[in-house]
Amino acid sequence: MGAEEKPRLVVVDASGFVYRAFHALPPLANKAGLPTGAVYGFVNMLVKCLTDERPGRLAIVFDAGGPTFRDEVYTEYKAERAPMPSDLLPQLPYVRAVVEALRLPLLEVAGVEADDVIATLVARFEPEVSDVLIVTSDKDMMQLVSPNVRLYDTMRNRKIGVEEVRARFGVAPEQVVEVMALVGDSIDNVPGVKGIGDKTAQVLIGHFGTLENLLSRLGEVETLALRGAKKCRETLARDAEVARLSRELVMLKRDVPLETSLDALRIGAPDPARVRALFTELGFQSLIPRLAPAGSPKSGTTGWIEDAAALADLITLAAGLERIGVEVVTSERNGEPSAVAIGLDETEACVVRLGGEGGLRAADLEPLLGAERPEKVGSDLKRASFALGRAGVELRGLAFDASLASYVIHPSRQSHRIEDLALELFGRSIASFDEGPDAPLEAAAERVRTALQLRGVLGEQLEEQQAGALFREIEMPLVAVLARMEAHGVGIDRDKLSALGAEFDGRMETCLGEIYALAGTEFNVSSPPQLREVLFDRLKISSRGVRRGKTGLSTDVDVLTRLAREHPLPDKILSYRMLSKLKSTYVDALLALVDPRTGRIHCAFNQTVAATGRLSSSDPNLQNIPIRTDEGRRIRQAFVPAPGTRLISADYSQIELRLLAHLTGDATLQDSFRKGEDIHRRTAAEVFRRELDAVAPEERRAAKVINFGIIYGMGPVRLARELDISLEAAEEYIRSYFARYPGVSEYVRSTLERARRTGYVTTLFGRRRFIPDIASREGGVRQFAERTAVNTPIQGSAADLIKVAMIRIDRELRESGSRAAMILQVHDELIFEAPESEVDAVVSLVRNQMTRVAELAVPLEVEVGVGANWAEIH
DNA sequence: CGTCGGTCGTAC
DNA sequence: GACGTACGACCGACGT
Repeated sequence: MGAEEKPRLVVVDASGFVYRAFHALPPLANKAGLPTGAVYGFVNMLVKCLTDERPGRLAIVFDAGGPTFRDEVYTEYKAERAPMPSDLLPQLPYVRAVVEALRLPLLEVAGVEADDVIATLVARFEPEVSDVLIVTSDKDMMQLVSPNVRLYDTMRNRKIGVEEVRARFGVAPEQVVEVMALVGDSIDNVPGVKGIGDKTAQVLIGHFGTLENLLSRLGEVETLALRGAKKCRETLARDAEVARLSRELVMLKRDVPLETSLDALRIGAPDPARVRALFTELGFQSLIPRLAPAGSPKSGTTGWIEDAAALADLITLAAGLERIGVEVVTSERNGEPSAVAIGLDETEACVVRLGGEGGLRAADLEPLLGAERPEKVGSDLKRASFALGRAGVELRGLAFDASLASYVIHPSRQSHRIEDLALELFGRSIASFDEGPDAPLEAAAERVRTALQLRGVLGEQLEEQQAGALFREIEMPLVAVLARMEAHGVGIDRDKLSALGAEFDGRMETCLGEIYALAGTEFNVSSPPQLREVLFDRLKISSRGVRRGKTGLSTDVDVLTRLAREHPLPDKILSYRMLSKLKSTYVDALLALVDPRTGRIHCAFNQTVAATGRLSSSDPNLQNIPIRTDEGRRIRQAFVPAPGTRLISADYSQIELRLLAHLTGDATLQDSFRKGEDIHRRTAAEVFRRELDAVAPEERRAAKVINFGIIYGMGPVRLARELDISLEAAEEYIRSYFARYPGVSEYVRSTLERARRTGYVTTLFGRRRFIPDIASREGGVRQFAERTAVNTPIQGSAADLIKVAMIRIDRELRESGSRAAMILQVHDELIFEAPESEVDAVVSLVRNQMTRVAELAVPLEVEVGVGANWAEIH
């Protein structure tokens, strides 16, 4: 065993590099419009350094930000520095993320500039290493150069040693500070001595060696071969203190307290999952193979279980584990389980075949699946719960759903399917569920293994984002609640709905006849291009002021309503449109989705779709059943409770505006809610400067539009259109609103500022949404992002609140042995089906839980309705 | 014959 | 001149 050769140390001035790269490199952006040029330059530099220089130790040093000792001794320090460019700011978190994903040693010290950290590193470790290379382009660093310490300007591909320093400053490296003390530095706003430049300073320090020596022997200055030597001596005498201050500013500190060791600066192996995820987001695909080569598929083993004895062994084994993976295979959509895959660890899984003559049954797995322990891990546990529920087994102990974790970490991702997560994070393809008749079983085994692997990676990311509590205490517990809601479904009066459909059909027929007569031709009324031709070409209705879409003139409801003043046809079109919408989107779709087994509709509540944290509903979507028009409400009449039960609706009153009051801290808004005022009326009183009881109905209506506009980030153009007022008037309304609600105004400002700085916004319970477009240079894209940034905390916090209420209500209903069930959620509203005898108890239970879900700066209010169909309960 | 973008309309 | 979040029907262009 020979003595280990001393390692080479490379130190990177990350903040300085990024700043420089940003200006030196062409602008670059990823798909989402996030500028990435500086990050790209940084990554390339790292790759080049690692491959060319082969450092044994590495330190990537960042500025921690905030004031430093230099600001204390000289308030003007760096005062002239321009603010960070808006395209650079959002890149900084990504630079840091790159370092973390590559597992490279990162250093930063609060209140200390990166330069001083670097100087300290050099001073401390120089004796222990073969040599030091400092990646920087800052000339201040030249004072650190020695025979063993060089600077590396990667952008010019130039290494700077003692000779190069001498060439630049004309003095030895240790005298660089003396020269700079005289010359100053305009970039950092270090004053120096006026009238002394590079040349003079070099001669002076060349002769005197140090600043102090020079100041103590000023008399000798005039003996030197200097032009204007007399003047020079006088300035030096006068500015001696400034020169000393400058020297102090320029001199790097080599004794910063640093909690590190040479050992801690070893280079770790990249985290392939994070590298993939991050580089994919940044659009650096080509770098992935170099930094995180695809691991060979973890060789998994799959056991097959087909008889009771083998199953008993599996259950004994699995029961002793802390956690197992669970995946359920069904032979048809929403069918009963045909197999269950149980993952034992990241590489081993068993598939239990179910059904068949004398075969195993789902119930045989109950001891394992129905117990809280071991914890269950999977990738779509709601689906698993739902499928097992059909077979009479309740899946308990749901602890980690990989898709849900992915959603909490990055809710705007297009897909959270485990196949896509495996590909992105592990570079590994796994079979989808629906590939071939025999594939599913092996695929199920692969999925549980993958889910168990993802638990490690995604669990870490959740903690980093401080989203662990949101995940464990809200999203995971909600899974079972939603599964129960879906299983319970909602009752439908099919006869009523069919009769409604027939009526709509008849009226559409009549309508169509009138339309063809008025148009003088038959055409497809549902085709916007054909309709456009009839209206504007054939009938020559004036198209002046009609909005244009991508393909031509618009024919939407606003346009047709206006056109109805000039011609009888548009009104008929509107009637036809309404009927056709109701018939196809609601009557037909709802009837088609009534489950023949239950006679009810079981929609899906999707927990990983909406980027704000809301749920969504599909197959069918029960969150957009009409309510605003009489005709539409008739659809709701077909949603009915089972015999002997009633429907109960409980909805939060103005929850988003209340959250706006809470989040903004606006005194007026909060005061209004505390007093229980009509919030729109109050807004009208503020904006139009009226007494509360002097507000006209029209003013209240306008205020209502403004209130919603605030939540959605409405611009003056849209407000003007909505209220049919001039652009100037709309602008004035908005100005007036922000003047009367300064808390709201400040909130919008600070939210945008934070979004720009961090790249994301958060909700009440710490849900995070990344807004990369906030840094886009394209005005339209950026403004969209800004509206999103303002809206998401409000909409998302409302989603957080109702989710918590759902979990508590579900628990209390179950614990109390109630036969009532929560069956629907429509963003701010919950619908229950309760036996007649339980109605009063359920109403008060629900109201209590919803009201007390969180202690906000304003009260939460809940409106409750009870009835015999969904139209009656509002 | 599917896919996909565009337009429209429903909800909160 | 686009006000946030969804789902979905229909049309028509396009590729198989």
